[in-house]
Amino acid sequence: MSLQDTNGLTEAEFLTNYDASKFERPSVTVDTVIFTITSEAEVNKRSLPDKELQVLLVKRGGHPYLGQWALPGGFVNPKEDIDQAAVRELKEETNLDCRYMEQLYTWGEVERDPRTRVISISYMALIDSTKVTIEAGDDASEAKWYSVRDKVFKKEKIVTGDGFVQKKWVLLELESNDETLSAVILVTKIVKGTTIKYEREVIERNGIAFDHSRIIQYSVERLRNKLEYTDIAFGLMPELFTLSELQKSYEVILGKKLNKANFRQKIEKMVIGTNEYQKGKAYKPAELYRFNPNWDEEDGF
Amino acid sequence: MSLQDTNGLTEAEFLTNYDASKFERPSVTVDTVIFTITSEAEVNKRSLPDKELQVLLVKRGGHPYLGQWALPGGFVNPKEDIDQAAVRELKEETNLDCRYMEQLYTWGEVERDPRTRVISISYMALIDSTKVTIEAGDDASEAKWYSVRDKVFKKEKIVTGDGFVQKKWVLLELESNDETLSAVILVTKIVKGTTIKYEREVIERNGIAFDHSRIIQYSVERLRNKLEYTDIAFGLMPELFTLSELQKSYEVILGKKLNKANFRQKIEKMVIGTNEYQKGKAYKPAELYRFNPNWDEEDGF
DNA sequence: GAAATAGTGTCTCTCAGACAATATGCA
DNA sequence: TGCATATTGTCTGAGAGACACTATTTC
Repeated sequence: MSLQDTNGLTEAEFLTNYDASKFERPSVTVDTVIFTITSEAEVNKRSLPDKELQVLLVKRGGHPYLGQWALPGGFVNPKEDIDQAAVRELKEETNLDCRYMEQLYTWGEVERDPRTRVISISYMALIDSTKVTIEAGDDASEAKWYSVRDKVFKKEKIVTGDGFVQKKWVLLELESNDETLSAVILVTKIVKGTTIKYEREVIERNGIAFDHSRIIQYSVERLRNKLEYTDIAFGLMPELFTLSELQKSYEVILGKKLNKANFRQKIEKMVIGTNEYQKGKAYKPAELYRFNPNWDEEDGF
Repeated sequence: MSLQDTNGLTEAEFLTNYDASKFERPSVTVDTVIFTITSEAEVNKRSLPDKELQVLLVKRGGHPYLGQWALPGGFVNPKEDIDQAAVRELKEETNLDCRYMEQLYTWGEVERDPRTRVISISYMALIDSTKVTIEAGDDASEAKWYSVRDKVFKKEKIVTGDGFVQKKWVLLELESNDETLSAVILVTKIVKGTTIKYEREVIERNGIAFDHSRIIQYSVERLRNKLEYTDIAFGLMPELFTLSELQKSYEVILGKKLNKANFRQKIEKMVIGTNEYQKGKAYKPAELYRFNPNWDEEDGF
């Protein structure tokens, strides 16, 4: 690896010249995992197009990890709230307003950035799937959508005297037209007496910069969990959609097939029928629905 | 208000002399909401003592908010992980190891600290209730446990064209032997189309420094939610406990009575009987239980 | 009619919540 | 014996999941 940046420095040279000692305070960045769900181009009129969960990444134009792909993000401005910073970055990268945004987690290990101490506040944002054809904004050197696959390929549970250690290896694969990135993330749960601890570390990295692969993996888990008990999915849907489209979106995020009748029962109160119907399909046209904004989460607020 | 600090400055003087301009990066602190559940002193042998949820606060020895009470916390060291910083602060303040610790949320509004820009990463820690008689560590000028009461006293829901705005006013009361602190926190949920947003602001403050009252209130909500689907409660229990004690702990956190039979059904698999029994009570002695560390959260990990 | 998807009815199993009944140790 | 708590049994209704069935459109 001897890629050079615009100053002609290699990564090693860059790092030895980087002076972090003049700073007492850590740097703080905001990094956003931007999800959308795309429909593949319509193959024909006789079958439903497949859907995919996608995440937006930007190519790094400087050291470190030059040429690799990272989450869009940047430093928090002294005069802006961290939420504002996340919204601003999103705007700069995608030129879109998002439908849902939520703070995820703050990552603060000393060595997670090779330049200097960087604490990163991560956000998850969801974008309406019908609007993502729009080009990325002007800020990013290069931005691209990657399809997300997240698969547990090994599990382990070791029972100790007063508890257990559970490990889970996750293969994260991100795929675009011409490139596949990947990472292996080890998630560990340690139970000792009544003490519980979680860890999440990147143990293999292939084209994904920094520790961003574990942030994406964490985000996918959060999205899955929230799918089950909130209306978060509608942040990914266009205004009008069929129930089959909604179900496909659920399936693609959860990574499993769902039963049609049960699914419809479950989301019945969250949607409103419009009495309008699909057109131009070679099968029974489906009714178009919209989100019911008066749906009350049963958590009681 | 013209309290003076050790330099003889009032709050106003202190603030006008405070030079924040020399710093480009925000300060980063870690603040921890430390909970425990205490038993009141035993009143008699014929009835169960009441339990209370308590939070540890420290008295501020300098400006701003001189003399008011704040969450224990401090600046993140350049050479330590943020999790380590939280553990270190906890140790310095309480001299105790905690049984459970979890990152809560990161608060980053520009004006939340009058001195300068401070981003605060909040944690929640749970302490074994039988060990809290121990004095606070040497770091804190003064530390004290406060009983927590958290009550929604007003609700409002306004339906708009394409959604609604829901507001909830929470009175947070913190009570020690000789003092009662309080705050009113306004929690807002804005649903507009498919866009959902939450806000949480302090609209009245009485003895609680900074925005720490909303952090405590947020923490109480998180604790309540997690109580329902995790084993988090055991972080507050001693090693051996009766099922009634456990139930009382749940009740005091949730703020409502639970049905005994149903409660036992629910937590059946999370505990192990020891075949040992309480002594010295004027009623049927209860069996002592311990946490079952092999209980599998049904989330499948 | 065949293919493909839309949409519905119903059964079972589990779990949360309500209620009731019995057991036990000590003043 | 009576009080206060411990402990167990059972009923009901809601919801998740499995399965099977009918309906509608175009080719």
